[in-house]
Amino acid sequence: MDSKPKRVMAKKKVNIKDVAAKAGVHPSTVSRVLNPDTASMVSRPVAERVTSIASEMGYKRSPMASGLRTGRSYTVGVLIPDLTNPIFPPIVRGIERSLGERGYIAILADSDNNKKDEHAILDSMKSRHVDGLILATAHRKDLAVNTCIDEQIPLVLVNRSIDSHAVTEVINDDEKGISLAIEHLLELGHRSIAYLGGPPDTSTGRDRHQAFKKIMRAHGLEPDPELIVNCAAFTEPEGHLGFLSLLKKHRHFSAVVAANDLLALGCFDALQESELRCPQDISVTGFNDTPFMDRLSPPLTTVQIPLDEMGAKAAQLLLNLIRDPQIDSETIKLKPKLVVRGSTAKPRT
Amino acid sequence: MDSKPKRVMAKKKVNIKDVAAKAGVHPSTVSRVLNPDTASMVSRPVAERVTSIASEMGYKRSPMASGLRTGRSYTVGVLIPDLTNPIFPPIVRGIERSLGERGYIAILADSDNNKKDEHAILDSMKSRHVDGLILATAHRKDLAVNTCIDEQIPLVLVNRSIDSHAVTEVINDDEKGISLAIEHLLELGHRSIAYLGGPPDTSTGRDRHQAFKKIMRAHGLEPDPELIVNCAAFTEPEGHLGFLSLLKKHRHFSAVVAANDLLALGCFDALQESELRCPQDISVTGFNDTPFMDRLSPPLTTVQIPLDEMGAKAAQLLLNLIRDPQIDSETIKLKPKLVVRGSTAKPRT
DNA sequence: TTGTAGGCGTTATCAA
DNA sequence: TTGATAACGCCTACAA
Repeated sequence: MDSKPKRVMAKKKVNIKDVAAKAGVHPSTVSRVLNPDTASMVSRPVAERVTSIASEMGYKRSPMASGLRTGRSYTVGVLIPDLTNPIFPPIVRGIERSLGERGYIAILADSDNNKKDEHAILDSMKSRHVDGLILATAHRKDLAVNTCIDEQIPLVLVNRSIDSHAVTEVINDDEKGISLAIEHLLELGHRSIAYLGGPPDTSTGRDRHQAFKKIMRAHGLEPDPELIVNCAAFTEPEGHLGFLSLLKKHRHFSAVVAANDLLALGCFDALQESELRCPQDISVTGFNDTPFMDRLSPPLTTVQIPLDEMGAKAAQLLLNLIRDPQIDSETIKLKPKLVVRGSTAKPRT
Repeated sequence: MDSKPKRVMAKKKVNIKDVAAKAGVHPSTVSRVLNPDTASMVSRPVAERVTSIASEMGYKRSPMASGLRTGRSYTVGVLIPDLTNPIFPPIVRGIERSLGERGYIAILADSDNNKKDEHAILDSMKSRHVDGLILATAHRKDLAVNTCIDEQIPLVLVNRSIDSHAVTEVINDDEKGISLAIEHLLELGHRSIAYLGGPPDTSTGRDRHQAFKKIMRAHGLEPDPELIVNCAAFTEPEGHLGFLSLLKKHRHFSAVVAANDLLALGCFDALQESELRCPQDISVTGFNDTPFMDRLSPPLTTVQIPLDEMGAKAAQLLLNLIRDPQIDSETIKLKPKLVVRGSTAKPRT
């Protein structure tokens, strides 16, 4: 009469009380046993019995309940500007692997490059009590990032940094990357090298641009402003437009350093349209080495970035930060390398 | 004296009690106002006042607390076999967009094609009280899926189905896709067409294989078992091996239908190695139309699948299922279309 | 070393 | 229509 009929065998969720009852101890004891930080407080035999009974009963701690009590969720928010941009899947993968190893899980969202959505998403994540945040969306001056700093929520930036560097960041060594590209072209004999950059309000846009000028000068070549174009976005159409505007200036350059692979693709489009051949007429280098760049026609010479590692490292730093929020912020720069393929060759004599 | 000094202005989280106090009502009233299902129970003027005060104070309901009470988390688990496989980012994006519109959020995990990890991840998601699950990892007979069914957790499968079709599934119409590829090749004049398939323990592997045989017969061509090879995985190396094994049989086929784009890429590798040209010597078709397939050399003729839509639809069905678990399961098949590019041409005469 | 009691923020249920 | 109360499952001072 007091056993309600269930449709299926409804394995009732076992909670901490059930375990305590079966083990003949108080729920708080069970709690202590199962919590690594407090496990030492309880005697060896009791601890062992509780542990074995708990696993035997299939007990799982309820993160919601414990989170409500402790303010922790063992959950991390990951915000990406656009998951279909091929640099992000490897980063996300690295993040997840690293997080999973320590019992954390990722809430993933895609801001679609939209600042308004971004705030809404961050609010939603915060209201879910994420223990920390990994953002790949940062601009050089970024309100959302500053808000998180004010709120003292553990935070790590990947791929892009902010000007103040007031946060932990895991980024690429862009100066090194650009120098690899330029030096490769110089070795091939190029002297008139154009630069197709990204949006100046992102660190990757700005840093690569600065690096281009700096490295050129270091090699005794004064960069010609007419041979530098910064695109409004890191996309193929923008690269296309940017390259056309370079061409329009009627300059005789023999090579282009593009600030990412998609911009380089845009160059390919524009070259074809202009009946120029790559690499015979103009050499092109990319940046990132996203998937399939080795299969283009011609295969793209590009700067390879350890994306997986970038994600993994970011997750790791975030977990440290969650453990100890007092840790100083640092900017980690990963080393890129050059992958030489078919889109670069000696210039026409 | 009773105001503790805080390092920074610590915007104390405002909770339902604060709102109630300021509005001069009981917390339950606030709860009712803010909950769409119960909002009708409260009088218009009170509701309006509460609403405005709540938003003015920046009140956000705590999903953890409300989840603890209601058993809901407004969170959905999404399990993907490998995020770096280019078909998944668009699917995930579709899922997230659809989820976000209804206040849900996705916990994403990557099983890395590993059944053991998969179980651990699912446990972790369940312990976080996800309200439902979207799985892209299903095999035709899938223990993990069956477990979820037993546990009566709302569940939707994407991209792949299970043999019993006992669950809601959003998949591609593979028979249609394969028929588009075959008919295109037939129109070009091919008669001897090989098939390079995927693992038979996945629905996509099996269905496309069956479809190949069926459609060939429907056109009066008995499929030659020697011209059919099923690969162990949907990967480029497997496609490479598979194609070589087709070649080894010394059959004179003029075209290959590959069961996905990565297998088709493997064909390209093997063709090059064998000094055969595509499409002059052998035409190749792919499946999925993942990014950059239009930029290969030659650009790949392939079957295009609405991946975004697949994800969005799955999320939508899952939310319906969460709302009403009694809804019957259904299998939704999305219509693919053929994208003709440079990897297919008339056979040599 | 273990038990007790109170509360994290909400909402379901019952009473008014 | 609104208010009071208890409970969701867990953790943590504090007491024993």
